[in-house]
Amino acid sequence: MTSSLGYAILGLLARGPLTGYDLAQRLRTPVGYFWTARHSQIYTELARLEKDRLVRHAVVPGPGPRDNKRYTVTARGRRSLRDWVVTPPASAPPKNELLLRVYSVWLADPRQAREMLVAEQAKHLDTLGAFEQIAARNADAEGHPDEPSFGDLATVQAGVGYERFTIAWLGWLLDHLPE
Amino acid sequence: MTSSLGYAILGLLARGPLTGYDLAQRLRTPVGYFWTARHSQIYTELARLEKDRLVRHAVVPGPGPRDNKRYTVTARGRRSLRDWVVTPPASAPPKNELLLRVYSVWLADPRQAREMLVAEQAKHLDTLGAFEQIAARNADAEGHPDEPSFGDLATVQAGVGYERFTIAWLGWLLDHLPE
DNA sequence: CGGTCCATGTAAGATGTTACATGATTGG
DNA sequence: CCAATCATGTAACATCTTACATGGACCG
Repeated sequence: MTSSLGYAILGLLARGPLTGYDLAQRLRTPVGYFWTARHSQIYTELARLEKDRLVRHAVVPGPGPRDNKRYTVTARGRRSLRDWVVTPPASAPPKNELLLRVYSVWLADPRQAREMLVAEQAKHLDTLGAFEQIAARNADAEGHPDEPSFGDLATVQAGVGYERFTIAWLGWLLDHLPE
Repeated sequence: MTSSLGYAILGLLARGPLTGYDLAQRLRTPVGYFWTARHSQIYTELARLEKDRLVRHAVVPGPGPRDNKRYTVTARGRRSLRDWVVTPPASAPPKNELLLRVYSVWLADPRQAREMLVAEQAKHLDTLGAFEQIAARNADAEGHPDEPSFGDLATVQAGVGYERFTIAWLGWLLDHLPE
């Protein structure tokens, strides 16, 4: 019954207790590189997870006007996550706006198309640089597949590979467009 | 105001007239590799596009019980698509269930994790084979960036690259998990 | 004293999925 | 004769985004 977002939250809480606000930040970086959600969705999902007894919270006084809710995974939640991790992922419907544009690039003005694709390549080069730095910082997790940082390293390795392939593909495309 | 799905439909109709049913098929294959939609969404989107005068339909008697609606792009629709193709894509929130699982793979049973990842790699190897065949069939579009088949070739090249990178990354992962 | 960060929530709307509804033709 | 294909549409539901709402602490 738990949604993917629910497992994203459980995956973060399995590494340590967090508030809804903390979760929202991590669902921008670093989990945001492969799964995102807004705070509005996170708070409602936390309520659902708590109803199912997969997480629980303790109220701690915070600096702001309202108390913080510090969430932790329950044993049940950890078991549920552990089981889900090894289930085959449902192939989600791919959505790629860049590919959708390239599918119709044949009828575009080549000069404008090149401009857009060059800008896109620059963005991916930036992201690649950022990912490579993160990968370097996490390199020592390589021999420890039973520690949380291995999850960080493995996913950022995917990011590095993805950016490299995208940059190369955009290079191929630019080589084949006139001007 | 037009949605990405709207441009997916325009991109298909720019290659020739199609019915809603035809569109639904192509939004499974080949456009389905980077953008999908169900027929229920397509019919409502076609109505919206027609209201905005980006497409128009002619009723032709079909083999089934109800008449077919043969849709074509209007000049306005073609212009709209042409402009959209070269606009920078809004970076969509990434959603990758496999990466979400790998982020928590450190707490899974390594044997079960390996099993899932090997199965995943096999799926991607299959897809790669299929993409490579399509790429070979479309190879002659390489020198014709102003023809529709160039869009087919460019997008399938992206598919080939993506599958190769994913297979390599899964190989790296399997090399680092015990057993 | 104005903006950003911390911190949690609700509500309205857009988007997308699943299910319901109909019915003729073709191939095994 | 049964299943799949052709062919179009509506309705209910789930999911996700954007906007609304509140308010203290801290920095410049």
